[in-house]
Amino acid sequence: MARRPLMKAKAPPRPKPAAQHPVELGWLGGTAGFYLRTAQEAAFQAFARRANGADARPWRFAVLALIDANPGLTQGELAAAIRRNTSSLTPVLDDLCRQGYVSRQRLESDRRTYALKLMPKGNAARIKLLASAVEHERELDRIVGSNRAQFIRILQKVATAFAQDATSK
Amino acid sequence: MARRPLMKAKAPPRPKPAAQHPVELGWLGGTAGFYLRTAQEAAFQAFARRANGADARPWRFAVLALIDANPGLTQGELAAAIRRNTSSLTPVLDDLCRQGYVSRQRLESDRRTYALKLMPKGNAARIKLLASAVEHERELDRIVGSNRAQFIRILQKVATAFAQDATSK
DNA sequence: TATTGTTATACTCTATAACTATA
DNA sequence: TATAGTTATAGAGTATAACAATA
Repeated sequence: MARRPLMKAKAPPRPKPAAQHPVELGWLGGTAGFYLRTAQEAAFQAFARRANGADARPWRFAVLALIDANPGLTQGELAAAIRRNTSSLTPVLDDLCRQGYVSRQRLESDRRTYALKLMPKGNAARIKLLASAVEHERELDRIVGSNRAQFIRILQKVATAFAQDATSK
Repeated sequence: MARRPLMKAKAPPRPKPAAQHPVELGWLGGTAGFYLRTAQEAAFQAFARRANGADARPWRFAVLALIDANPGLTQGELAAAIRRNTSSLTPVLDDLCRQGYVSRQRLESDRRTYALKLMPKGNAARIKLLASAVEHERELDRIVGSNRAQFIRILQKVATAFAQDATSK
Protein backbone atom coordinates (compact mmCIF):
# COMPACT_ATOMS: atom_id res chain seq x y z
CA MET A 1 0.00 0.00 0.00
CA ALA A 2 1.83 3.09 1.20
CA ARG A 3 5.29 4.14 2.23
CA ARG A 4 5.38 4.42 6.00
CA PRO A 5 1.66 4.88 6.80
CA LEU A 6 2.45 6.56 10.17
CA MET A 7 -1.26 6.86 10.98
CA LYS A 8 -4.36 4.79 10.38
CA ALA A 9 -5.61 7.58 8.10
CA LYS A 10 -9.36 6.82 7.98
CA ALA A 11 -10.33 7.57 4.36
CA PRO A 12 -9.08 11.13 3.83
CA PRO A 13 -11.40 12.74 1.24
CA ARG A 14 -8.91 13.57 -1.47
CA PRO A 15 -9.90 16.50 -3.72
CA LYS A 16 -8.82 14.95 -7.05
CA PRO A 17 -8.27 17.63 -9.71
CA ALA A 18 -11.08 17.08 -12.22
CA ALA A 19 -9.84 17.14 -15.80
CA GLN A 20 -10.60 20.56 -17.21
CA HIS A 21 -11.05 19.77 -20.87
CA PRO A 22 -12.26 16.21 -21.22
CA VAL A 23 -10.15 13.65 -23.00
CA GLU A 24 -11.50 12.54 -26.37
CA LEU A 25 -12.23 8.83 -26.19
CA GLY A 26 -12.30 8.34 -29.95
CA TRP A 27 -13.16 4.84 -31.14
CA LEU A 28 -13.07 3.58 -27.54
CA GLY A 29 -16.03 5.79 -26.71
CA GLY A 30 -18.32 3.72 -28.91
CA THR A 31 -17.36 0.33 -27.56
CA ALA A 32 -19.08 -1.88 -25.05
CA GLY A 33 -15.76 -3.25 -23.84
CA PHE A 34 -14.44 0.03 -22.51
CA TYR A 35 -17.61 0.89 -20.64
CA LEU A 36 -18.12 -2.64 -19.43
CA ARG A 37 -14.84 -2.24 -17.61
CA THR A 38 -15.27 1.28 -16.29
CA ALA A 39 -18.87 0.62 -15.25
CA GLN A 40 -17.93 -2.55 -13.41
CA GLU A 41 -15.07 -0.87 -11.59
CA ALA A 42 -17.10 2.16 -10.61
CA ALA A 43 -20.03 0.04 -9.47
CA PHE A 44 -17.89 -2.31 -7.43
CA GLN A 45 -16.06 0.53 -5.73
CA ALA A 46 -19.39 2.16 -4.92
CA PHE A 47 -20.60 -1.09 -3.38
CA ALA A 48 -17.44 -1.47 -1.29
CA ARG A 49 -17.80 2.15 -0.16
CA ARG A 50 -21.41 1.62 0.79
CA ALA A 51 -20.68 -1.57 2.69
CA ASN A 52 -18.09 0.34 4.70
CA GLY A 53 -17.64 -1.47 8.00
CA ALA A 54 -18.83 -4.78 6.66
CA ASP A 55 -16.06 -6.58 4.80
CA ALA A 56 -16.94 -6.44 1.11
CA ARG A 57 -13.74 -7.67 -0.44
CA PRO A 58 -14.27 -8.95 -3.96
CA TRP A 59 -16.03 -12.28 -3.62
CA ARG A 60 -16.90 -12.36 0.06
CA PHE A 61 -20.55 -11.45 -0.24
CA ALA A 62 -20.99 -13.76 -3.23
CA VAL A 63 -19.40 -16.63 -1.30
CA LEU A 64 -21.69 -16.14 1.69
CA ALA A 65 -24.74 -15.80 -0.56
CA LEU A 66 -23.85 -18.89 -2.59
CA ILE A 67 -23.23 -21.07 0.46
CA ASP A 68 -26.55 -19.85 1.85
CA ALA A 69 -28.35 -20.72 -1.39
CA ASN A 70 -26.55 -24.08 -1.72
CA PRO A 71 -25.95 -25.55 1.71
CA GLY A 72 -23.39 -28.32 1.58
CA LEU A 73 -21.80 -27.35 -1.71
CA THR A 74 -18.12 -28.11 -2.13
CA GLN A 75 -15.21 -25.74 -2.59
CA GLY A 76 -14.77 -26.88 -6.15
CA GLU A 77 -18.37 -26.14 -7.03
CA LEU A 78 -18.14 -22.76 -5.33
CA ALA A 79 -14.92 -21.91 -7.17
CA ALA A 80 -16.53 -22.84 -10.49
CA ALA A 81 -19.55 -20.65 -9.75
CA ILE A 82 -17.40 -17.56 -9.34
CA ARG A 83 -14.89 -18.72 -11.97
CA ARG A 84 -11.89 -18.86 -9.71
CA ASN A 85 -9.24 -21.47 -9.10
CA THR A 86 -9.82 -23.49 -5.93
CA SER A 87 -6.41 -22.37 -4.66
CA SER A 88 -7.65 -18.78 -4.69
CA LEU A 89 -10.64 -19.75 -2.61
CA THR A 90 -8.76 -21.62 0.10
CA PRO A 91 -7.53 -18.54 1.99
CA VAL A 92 -10.96 -16.89 1.68
CA LEU A 93 -12.64 -19.91 3.25
CA ASP A 94 -9.86 -20.25 5.85
CA ASP A 95 -10.72 -16.73 6.85
CA LEU A 96 -14.48 -17.24 6.89
CA CYS A 97 -14.07 -20.40 8.97
CA ARG A 98 -11.68 -18.74 11.39
CA GLN A 99 -14.30 -16.06 11.96
CA GLY A 100 -16.96 -18.67 12.59
CA TYR A 101 -18.93 -17.66 9.50
CA VAL A 102 -18.70 -20.93 7.59
CA SER A 103 -18.20 -24.55 8.55
CA ARG A 104 -16.30 -27.18 6.59
CA GLN A 105 -17.53 -30.71 7.21
CA ARG A 106 -15.87 -33.68 5.58
CA LEU A 107 -18.43 -35.50 3.47
CA GLU A 108 -18.82 -39.11 4.62
CA SER A 109 -19.44 -40.34 1.09
CA ASP A 110 -16.22 -38.74 -0.18
CA ARG A 111 -13.85 -37.68 2.53
CA ARG A 112 -11.74 -35.58 0.16
CA THR A 113 -14.45 -32.94 -0.12
CA TYR A 114 -15.89 -30.47 2.32
CA ALA A 115 -19.57 -29.67 2.64
CA LEU A 116 -19.77 -25.91 3.23
CA LYS A 117 -22.46 -24.54 5.51
CA LEU A 118 -23.27 -21.07 6.72
CA MET A 119 -23.04 -20.60 10.49
CA PRO A 120 -25.30 -18.16 12.37
CA LYS A 121 -22.55 -15.52 12.49
CA GLY A 122 -22.00 -15.98 8.77
CA ASN A 123 -25.68 -15.55 8.10
CA ALA A 124 -25.69 -12.36 10.12
CA ALA A 125 -22.75 -11.06 8.08
CA ARG A 126 -24.53 -12.08 4.89
CA ILE A 127 -27.66 -10.22 5.93
CA LYS A 128 -25.67 -7.11 6.75
CA LEU A 129 -23.95 -7.18 3.38
CA LEU A 130 -27.25 -7.99 1.71
CA ALA A 131 -28.66 -4.73 3.03
CA SER A 132 -25.84 -2.83 1.32
CA ALA A 133 -26.25 -4.91 -1.81
CA VAL A 134 -29.99 -4.22 -1.95
CA GLU A 135 -29.35 -0.50 -1.65
CA HIS A 136 -26.68 -0.76 -4.27
CA GLU A 137 -29.01 -2.55 -6.67
CA ARG A 138 -31.64 0.07 -6.00
CA GLU A 139 -29.20 2.77 -7.06
CA LEU A 140 -28.29 0.76 -10.13
CA ASP A 141 -32.01 0.60 -10.88
CA ARG A 142 -32.27 4.36 -10.78
CA ILE A 143 -29.33 4.66 -13.15
CA VAL A 144 -30.37 1.90 -15.52
CA GLY A 145 -34.01 2.97 -15.64
CA SER A 146 -36.85 0.87 -16.94
CA ASN A 147 -34.60 -1.50 -18.88
CA ARG A 148 -33.22 -3.30 -15.87
CA ALA A 149 -34.40 -6.79 -16.75
CA GLN A 150 -33.14 -6.51 -20.28
CA PHE A 151 -29.83 -5.04 -19.11
CA ILE A 152 -29.27 -7.98 -16.77
CA ARG A 153 -30.27 -10.44 -19.48
CA ILE A 154 -27.67 -9.00 -21.83
CA LEU A 155 -24.95 -9.10 -19.17
CA GLN A 156 -25.83 -12.73 -18.48
CA LYS A 157 -25.55 -13.53 -22.16
CA VAL A 158 -22.16 -11.84 -22.38
CA ALA A 159 -20.88 -13.68 -19.31
CA THR A 160 -22.05 -17.09 -20.48
CA ALA A 161 -21.16 -16.66 -24.16
CA PHE A 162 -17.56 -15.74 -23.45
CA ALA A 163 -17.28 -18.25 -20.63
CA GLN A 164 -18.22 -21.03 -23.04
CA ASP A 165 -15.50 -19.75 -25.35
CA ALA A 166 -12.99 -20.20 -22.57
CA THR A 167 -13.74 -23.88 -22.06
CA SER A 168 -14.13 -24.74 -25.74
CA LYS A 169 -10.81 -23.18 -26.66
CA MET B 1 2.55 -17.62 -10.84
CA ALA B 2 3.77 -21.18 -10.51
CA ARG B 3 6.07 -23.27 -8.39
CA ARG B 4 9.16 -24.17 -10.43
CA PRO B 5 7.79 -23.79 -13.99
CA LEU B 6 10.53 -26.09 -15.40
CA MET B 7 9.17 -25.64 -18.93
CA LYS B 8 7.62 -22.83 -20.93
CA ALA B 9 4.38 -24.86 -21.05
CA LYS B 10 2.57 -23.19 -23.97
CA ALA B 11 -1.06 -23.04 -22.82
CA PRO B 12 -1.91 -26.67 -22.08
CA PRO B 13 -5.66 -27.07 -22.80
CA ARG B 14 -6.88 -28.04 -19.36
CA PRO B 15 -10.09 -30.11 -19.35
CA LYS B 16 -11.77 -28.31 -16.42
CA PRO B 17 -14.50 -30.49 -14.87
CA ALA B 18 -17.76 -28.75 -15.71
CA ALA B 19 -20.07 -28.51 -12.71
CA GLN B 20 -22.60 -31.32 -13.02
CA HIS B 21 -25.57 -29.84 -11.23
CA PRO B 22 -25.44 -26.07 -11.52
CA VAL B 23 -25.06 -23.96 -8.44
CA GLU B 24 -28.16 -22.01 -7.45
CA LEU B 25 -27.32 -18.30 -7.58
CA GLY B 26 -30.25 -17.23 -5.43
CA TRP B 27 -30.66 -13.50 -4.93
CA LEU B 28 -27.34 -12.88 -6.71
CA GLY B 29 -28.82 -14.27 -9.92
CA GLY B 30 -31.18 -11.32 -10.20
CA THR B 31 -28.62 -8.59 -9.67
CA ALA B 32 -26.85 -6.39 -12.16
CA GLY B 33 -23.76 -6.23 -9.96
CA PHE B 34 -22.95 -9.93 -10.15
CA TYR B 35 -23.30 -10.12 -13.90
CA LEU B 36 -21.56 -6.81 -14.46
CA ARG B 37 -18.53 -8.42 -12.89
CA THR B 38 -18.71 -11.83 -14.52
CA ALA B 39 -19.52 -10.32 -17.93
CA GLN B 40 -16.63 -7.89 -17.72
CA GLU B 41 -14.18 -10.59 -16.70
CA ALA B 42 -15.29 -13.00 -19.37
CA ALA B 43 -15.27 -10.33 -22.07
CA PHE B 44 -11.84 -9.03 -21.12
CA GLN B 45 -10.33 -12.50 -21.05
CA ALA B 46 -11.85 -13.21 -24.45
CA PHE B 47 -10.30 -10.02 -25.80
CA ALA B 48 -6.88 -10.89 -24.38
CA ARG B 49 -7.18 -14.37 -25.87
CA ARG B 50 -8.11 -12.98 -29.25
CA ALA B 51 -5.28 -10.44 -29.24
CA ASN B 52 -2.87 -13.32 -28.60
CA GLY B 53 0.54 -12.22 -29.78
CA ALA B 54 -0.20 -8.54 -29.47
CA ASP B 55 0.22 -7.36 -25.90
CA ALA B 56 -3.25 -6.70 -24.55
CA ARG B 57 -2.52 -6.21 -20.90
CA PRO B 58 -5.28 -4.32 -19.14
CA TRP B 59 -4.95 -0.72 -20.25
CA ARG B 60 -2.38 -0.94 -23.02
CA PHE B 61 -4.76 -0.71 -25.94
CA ALA B 62 -6.73 2.05 -24.25
CA VAL B 63 -3.55 4.03 -23.61
CA LEU B 64 -2.44 3.77 -27.23
CA ALA B 65 -5.93 4.65 -28.47
CA LEU B 66 -6.23 7.62 -26.12
CA ILE B 67 -2.83 9.06 -27.01
CA ASP B 68 -3.75 8.65 -30.67
CA ALA B 69 -7.04 10.47 -30.15
CA ASN B 70 -5.43 13.16 -27.98
CA PRO B 71 -1.92 13.87 -29.21
CA GLY B 72 0.08 15.77 -26.62
CA LEU B 73 -2.04 14.90 -23.64
CA THR B 74 -0.30 14.63 -20.29
CA GLN B 75 0.14 11.61 -18.05
CA GLY B 76 -2.20 13.10 -15.50
CA GLU B 77 -4.96 13.56 -18.05
CA LEU B 78 -4.43 10.06 -19.34
CA ALA B 79 -4.51 8.60 -15.83
CA ALA B 80 -7.76 10.44 -15.12
CA ALA B 81 -9.34 9.12 -18.31
CA ILE B 82 -8.76 5.51 -17.31
CA ARG B 83 -9.30 6.27 -13.62
CA ARG B 84 -5.89 5.21 -12.44
CA ASN B 85 -3.31 6.83 -10.21
CA THR B 86 -0.47 8.47 -12.14
CA SER B 87 2.02 6.26 -10.28
CA SER B 88 0.34 3.21 -11.83
CA LEU B 89 0.76 4.67 -15.27
CA THR B 90 4.46 5.50 -14.99
CA PRO B 91 5.75 1.94 -15.56
CA VAL B 92 3.27 1.40 -18.40
CA LEU B 93 4.54 4.49 -20.19
CA ASP B 94 8.15 3.64 -19.37
CA ASP B 95 7.53 0.39 -21.17
CA LEU B 96 5.78 1.95 -24.16
CA CYS B 97 8.57 4.51 -24.52
CA ARG B 98 11.28 1.87 -24.21
CA GLN B 99 9.63 0.02 -27.07
CA GLY B 100 9.53 3.17 -29.17
CA TYR B 101 5.73 3.24 -29.17
CA VAL B 102 5.23 6.54 -27.39
CA SER B 103 7.29 9.69 -26.96
CA ARG B 104 7.43 11.91 -23.92
CA GLN B 105 8.31 15.51 -24.73
CA ARG B 106 8.68 18.09 -21.98
CA LEU B 107 6.17 20.86 -22.57
CA GLU B 108 7.92 24.22 -22.99
CA SER B 109 5.07 26.09 -21.31
CA ASP B 110 5.21 23.85 -18.23
CA ARG B 111 8.33 21.78 -17.99
CA ARG B 112 6.90 19.55 -15.26
CA THR B 113 4.56 17.84 -17.72
CA TYR B 114 5.11 15.56 -20.66
CA ALA B 115 3.26 15.79 -23.96
CA LEU B 116 2.58 12.21 -25.02
CA LYS B 117 2.65 11.35 -28.70
CA LEU B 118 2.23 8.12 -30.59
CA MET B 119 5.27 7.04 -32.61
CA PRO B 120 4.94 5.10 -35.88
CA LYS B 121 5.68 1.80 -34.13
CA GLY B 122 3.08 2.64 -31.52
CA ASN B 123 0.54 3.39 -34.17
CA ALA B 124 1.25 0.07 -35.84
CA ALA B 125 0.73 -1.69 -32.50
CA ARG B 126 -2.47 0.28 -31.97
CA ILE B 127 -3.76 -0.76 -35.40
CA LYS B 128 -2.97 -4.38 -34.73
CA LEU B 129 -4.79 -4.30 -31.41
CA LEU B 130 -7.61 -2.34 -33.01
CA ALA B 131 -8.20 -5.23 -35.41
CA SER B 132 -8.68 -7.58 -32.47
CA ALA B 133 -10.83 -5.02 -30.69
CA VAL B 134 -13.06 -4.57 -33.73
CA GLU B 135 -13.55 -8.33 -33.98
CA HIS B 136 -14.23 -8.46 -30.28
CA GLU B 137 -16.85 -5.73 -30.52
CA ARG B 138 -18.42 -7.55 -33.45
CA GLU B 139 -18.78 -10.65 -31.30
CA LEU B 140 -20.22 -8.54 -28.49
CA ASP B 141 -22.71 -7.21 -31.05
CA ARG B 142 -23.84 -10.71 -31.92
CA ILE B 143 -24.31 -11.49 -28.23
CA VAL B 144 -25.99 -8.22 -27.30
CA GLY B 145 -28.27 -8.18 -30.33
CA SER B 146 -30.17 -5.19 -31.55
CA ASN B 147 -29.90 -3.29 -28.27
CA ARG B 148 -26.25 -2.46 -28.61
CA ALA B 149 -26.56 1.33 -28.54
CA GLN B 150 -28.85 1.25 -25.55
CA PHE B 151 -26.64 -1.25 -23.76
CA ILE B 152 -23.60 1.01 -24.19
CA ARG B 153 -25.59 4.04 -23.09
CA ILE B 154 -26.58 2.29 -19.86
CA LEU B 155 -23.01 1.20 -19.15
CA GLN B 156 -21.86 4.79 -19.71
CA LYS B 157 -24.46 6.03 -17.28
CA VAL B 158 -23.40 3.49 -14.65
CA ALA B 159 -19.73 4.40 -15.08
CA THR B 160 -20.29 8.13 -14.84
CA ALA B 161 -22.93 8.04 -12.11
CA PHE B 162 -20.79 6.02 -9.73
CA ALA B 163 -17.64 7.88 -10.71
CA GLN B 164 -19.30 11.14 -9.67
CA ASP B 165 -20.15 9.50 -6.38
CA ALA B 166 -16.48 8.81 -5.84
CA THR B 167 -15.42 12.43 -6.16
CA SER B 168 -18.33 13.92 -4.24
CA LYS B 169 -17.78 11.59 -1.29
C1' DT C 1 3.59 26.49 -1.47
C1' DA C 2 1.44 23.74 -5.10
C1' DT C 3 1.64 20.53 -8.87
C1' DT C 4 3.57 16.87 -12.27
C1' DG C 5 5.57 12.93 -12.55
C1' DT C 6 8.92 9.25 -10.27
C1' DT C 7 10.48 6.14 -6.80
C1' DA C 8 10.14 2.98 -3.04
C1' DT C 9 7.26 0.08 -1.19
C1' DA C 10 3.47 -2.81 0.20
C1' DC C 11 -0.75 -4.95 -0.37
C1' DT C 12 -4.58 -7.64 -2.85
C1' DC C 13 -6.01 -10.92 -5.95
C1' DT C 14 -4.94 -14.53 -8.79
C1' DA C 15 -2.98 -18.77 -10.85
C1' DT C 16 0.40 -22.83 -11.46
C1' DA C 17 2.67 -26.69 -9.78
C1' DA C 18 3.68 -29.75 -6.31
C1' DC C 19 1.88 -31.98 -2.47
C1' DT C 20 -1.40 -34.77 0.84
C1' DA C 21 -5.30 -37.46 1.53
C1' DT C 22 -8.46 -39.83 -0.21
C1' DA C 23 -10.85 -42.52 -4.02
C1' DT D 1 -4.17 -43.29 -11.40
C1' DA D 2 -7.41 -39.59 -10.60
C1' DT D 3 -9.62 -36.03 -7.83
C1' DA D 4 -10.45 -32.41 -3.80
C1' DG D 5 -8.32 -29.34 -1.45
C1' DT D 6 -3.72 -27.18 0.51
C1' DT D 7 0.76 -25.13 0.31
C1' DA D 8 4.48 -22.58 -1.69
C1' DT D 9 5.37 -19.32 -4.67
C1' DA D 10 5.32 -15.93 -8.34
C1' DG D 11 3.62 -12.15 -10.59
C1' DA D 12 0.40 -8.61 -12.30
C1' DG D 13 -1.95 -4.55 -11.05
C1' DT D 14 -2.76 -1.08 -7.95
C1' DA D 15 -2.23 2.74 -4.54
C1' DT D 16 0.10 5.73 -0.85
C1' DA D 17 3.66 8.57 0.62
C1' DA D 18 7.84 10.81 0.01
C1' DC D 19 10.64 12.91 -3.32
C1' DA D 20 12.70 15.98 -7.22
C1' DA D 21 11.91 19.31 -10.53
C1' DT D 22 9.37 23.00 -11.78
C1' DA D 23 5.80 26.50 -11.24
